[in-house]
Amino acid sequence: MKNFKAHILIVDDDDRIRDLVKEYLNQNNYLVSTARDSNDAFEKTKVIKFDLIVLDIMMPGKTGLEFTQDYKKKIDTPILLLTAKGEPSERIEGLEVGADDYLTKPFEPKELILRINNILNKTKSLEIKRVIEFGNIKIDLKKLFIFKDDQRLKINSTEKLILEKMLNSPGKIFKREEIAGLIDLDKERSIDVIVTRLRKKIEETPKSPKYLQTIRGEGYVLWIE
Amino acid sequence: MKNFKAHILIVDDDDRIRDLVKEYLNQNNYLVSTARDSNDAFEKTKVIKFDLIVLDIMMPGKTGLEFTQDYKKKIDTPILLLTAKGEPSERIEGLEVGADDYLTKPFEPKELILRINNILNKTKSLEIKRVIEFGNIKIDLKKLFIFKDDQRLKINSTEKLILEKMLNSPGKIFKREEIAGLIDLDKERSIDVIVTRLRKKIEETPKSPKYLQTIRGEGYVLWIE
DNA sequence: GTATCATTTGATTTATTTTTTAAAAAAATA
DNA sequence: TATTTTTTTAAAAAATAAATCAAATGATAC
Repeated sequence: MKNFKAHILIVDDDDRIRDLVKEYLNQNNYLVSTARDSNDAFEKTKVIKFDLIVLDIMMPGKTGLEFTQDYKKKIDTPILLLTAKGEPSERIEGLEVGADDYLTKPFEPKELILRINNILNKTKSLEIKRVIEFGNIKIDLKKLFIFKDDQRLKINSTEKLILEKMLNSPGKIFKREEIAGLIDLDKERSIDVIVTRLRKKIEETPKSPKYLQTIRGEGYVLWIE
Repeated sequence: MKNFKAHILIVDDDDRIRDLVKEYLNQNNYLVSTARDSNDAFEKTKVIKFDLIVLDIMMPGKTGLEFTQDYKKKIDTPILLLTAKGEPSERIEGLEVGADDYLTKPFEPKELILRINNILNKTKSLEIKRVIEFGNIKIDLKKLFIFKDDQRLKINSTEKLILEKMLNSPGKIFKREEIAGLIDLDKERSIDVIVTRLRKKIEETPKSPKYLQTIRGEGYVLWIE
């Protein structure tokens, strides 16, 4: 619960703003991905289930409004629009196409955080929905299930701790001791056994894992997407 | 639920604005009461449970911010603040003291309605259906019967409370304490026994439950499909 | 006041999870 | 290719949590 981060997608064509916002959100304990336009954003949302999308209205290609309108028809990830002008008409339009909130540029970073927390709190009934999707796997850390194809597999408490940790830092190599510390296991082979068990649940072919891989002599790493 | 109107309290010291907003909200099928200052508002909230309070920040006496801060400590009726200035600092302050949203004056009436709907949609407690069917089970919480195959089984009051709660959030894991708190049971085996009893009623094979499942170390979850 | 139904409780059984073991497989190294 | 090291995995054993049962107690209705 403690160390799960909400995953936010920032979509803006201005590199400077994107990096600034990313940096700031990182500092505030969010996991951040970025996209430079609607197409890019759309590709990313196919792979990852974000908790929130922050979207600039003015973008080359499909605008933020258009993206919102299309996207919201299919998925209801909350969307926060960034509008350049403070005009009511544009704000209204944003809400009408389905955005959950908007923020007028320029804004203070602090206000962005407040808005984001506000949305996340409301839309997830005070809890972040902890659902991660990659490949044909869906992991729901709240409901403690892994959906693979059409199976629903239970996640037990040890598995949850490990997944939580690894999902929070995809691509990071976790040494055995690190995983062991997490769950108070230090018995040599125990970790291996849990990893095997997890692989059976999240991998299509557990013998040659795609996501939860071994780094020989180092530990394990979880690759999503 | 068709003819239920949300009851909104408008708090503003400007008669003109109060009446305008009231008129507009009336047209949009809201039930509206008004108050001219924080004291007045506070008195009214003692008597009526509003669905939403729309509050001007600038008021003689206690300001909207102060009202919000005090009020939110006790009751969590949603509050929408009206700010005269568009300055980020004031907007931030509003959210920090607990307001659910703010709107910068001047605003278009239409935008107010959107904002209000937005808040109400998010906060309104979903009214649960009184008759739920899933699999070959039908649960009638009004008549207090469970129909399984061609049996008609009684639901007692404890069972009703639990079913009501769980049916309202299918897929959510309820911790034992949560269930216990609901019905003031906290004795060691009591929950288990009730769960066993419920399973006998709603499950085809109570020993390997399909709907009312155990999440070891966590609690219970009800899956309906 | 008795009958009926609901709840509590401890003892016991059952089920699930975790750890250990050990052998096989895979990878690295000589 | 042979040897060593590390990882994988199945299966057994141990630990822990939950389910069940039955008897006792309590509550409510008639």
